[in-house]
Amino acid sequence: MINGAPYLENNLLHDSSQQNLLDVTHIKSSCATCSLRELCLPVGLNDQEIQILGDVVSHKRKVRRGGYLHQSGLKFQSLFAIRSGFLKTCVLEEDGRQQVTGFHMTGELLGLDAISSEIHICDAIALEDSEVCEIPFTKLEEISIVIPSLMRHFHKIMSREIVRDHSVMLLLGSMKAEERLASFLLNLSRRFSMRGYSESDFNLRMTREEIGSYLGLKLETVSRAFSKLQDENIITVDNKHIQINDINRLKMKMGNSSCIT
Amino acid sequence: MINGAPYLENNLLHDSSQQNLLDVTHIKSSCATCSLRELCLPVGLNDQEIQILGDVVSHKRKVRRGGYLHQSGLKFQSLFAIRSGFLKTCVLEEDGRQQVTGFHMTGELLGLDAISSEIHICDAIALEDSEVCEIPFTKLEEISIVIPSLMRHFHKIMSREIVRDHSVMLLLGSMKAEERLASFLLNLSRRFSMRGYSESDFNLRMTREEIGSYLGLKLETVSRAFSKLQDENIITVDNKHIQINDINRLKMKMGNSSCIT
DNA sequence: TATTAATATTGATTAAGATCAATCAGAGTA
DNA sequence: TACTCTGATTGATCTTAATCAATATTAATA
Repeated sequence: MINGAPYLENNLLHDSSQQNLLDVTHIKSSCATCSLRELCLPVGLNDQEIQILGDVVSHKRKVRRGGYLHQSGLKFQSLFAIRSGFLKTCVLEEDGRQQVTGFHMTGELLGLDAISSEIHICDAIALEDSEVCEIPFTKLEEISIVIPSLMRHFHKIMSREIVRDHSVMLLLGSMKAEERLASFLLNLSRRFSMRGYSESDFNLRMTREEIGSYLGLKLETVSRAFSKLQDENIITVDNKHIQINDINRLKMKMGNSSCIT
Repeated sequence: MINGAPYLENNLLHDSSQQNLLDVTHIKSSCATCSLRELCLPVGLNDQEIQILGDVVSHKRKVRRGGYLHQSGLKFQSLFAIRSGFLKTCVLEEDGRQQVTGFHMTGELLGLDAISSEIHICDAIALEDSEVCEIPFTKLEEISIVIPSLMRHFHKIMSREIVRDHSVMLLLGSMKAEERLASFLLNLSRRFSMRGYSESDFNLRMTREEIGSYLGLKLETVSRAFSKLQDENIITVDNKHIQINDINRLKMKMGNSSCIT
């Protein structure tokens, strides 16, 4: 599944959804300590390998809504795999404003950016009560020597993150407000859908300001873009509750810009 | 060096310069087949390890100005370490226009984004005659099992790429035209300087249009921003030849935005 | 060298989004 | 219930950069 075509899908947005295609059929044993099923890592491992990995990711952590999973400046030791919930990552600027660099949901992996400096350079904040598995990075590297398929998979996850970032760069560099919001909604839609939720009816976890920060727009512009899409009957907006009435027209709103359907 | 502070340096831009801090003092033997010195990978390896790595990266390739190092859609097999020259990476949109995702110089590593899908999703085009070492990725993964420090270093390189992409996202999402150009110039300046060239006097390899594509601006806007900086005596522009007259004022132009001087 | 094509600069105008400001809605609290 | 606070919407105005257009300059090639 990882090798498939989705890299050019309609997600111009920072989307960690691909990374967690948790081909459960390959997971033959369950892990008692921490359910690995939801996570992105155990793809294609055998029983014994799952056991080894399970020993590493056994430590669970809960983060309340509004709480920090990690903060900028702190020493990096672990990646975090999201078991449930919804988080944002953001960098805080000197003046106090924050720039959102991503929204993350179940199965996705956080902390990849901290590997290089071994210091967290962004904050990860829960937008709803969330639960994560802590994965000590040194241990992950150690066992990936023993389990080459895990190493390979991890490399693909990192690479996919780069691909996603490039598509966000493209979005920020070349799309108009309405196109950005359309991309954003379609991206969320697909990620919810992949997790078994409705692709056309969902609740946003973030504010207009956070969306704006992520999309390089002011909150008023985000609000106006929502209203515009609603006026055209493409979506229905009720505060944070979004219904997509015509997904094809929403896709057309994205324009050509490197988005295949 | 990789663990140091540069992750918050004044480079808001896609900058692969950090990844190649080629701590030459650690390289005790020279490699006959392909000079590893210029590359990003051999940091901190011993003689024997360098030998192993040398066997993998032995294949050299030249790309003429305007030629492709790789093209979107082709099967991914190797990373490319730049030995000399200057390249851009870009994605081609349906309508024919291209979006530049990065500029790359000696010592930097290309192809990380293709690992995930095993297909190249961007073009890499030489902006001047260039020479690269081809690094078969499967082999790199194999020897990184044998040389854990190489694996660790590779992970840091990938992570750094993610960090850089995030800072470009920040630039595109929150900076004005002049600030973007200032960041761009300072970034180039630093990367040239690290390679032993002047930090205040250099020639651009790319056109205004390519700069604009990278910075999310139209070429006219880039040109005006150059003229503005020149009018203020901060830089001197003679077509592609740039002189930085007052690097501090140029840094101030970037504004606060998450740039620590 | 002459000719052509590509690239760069500059000006005038338009359009998109930021900013400023007022109002409204909902959640939580006293 | 009233009150406060945060978040959302909408309008009016201003700023920035895109667009359109005219040269100018440089590079490429016959």
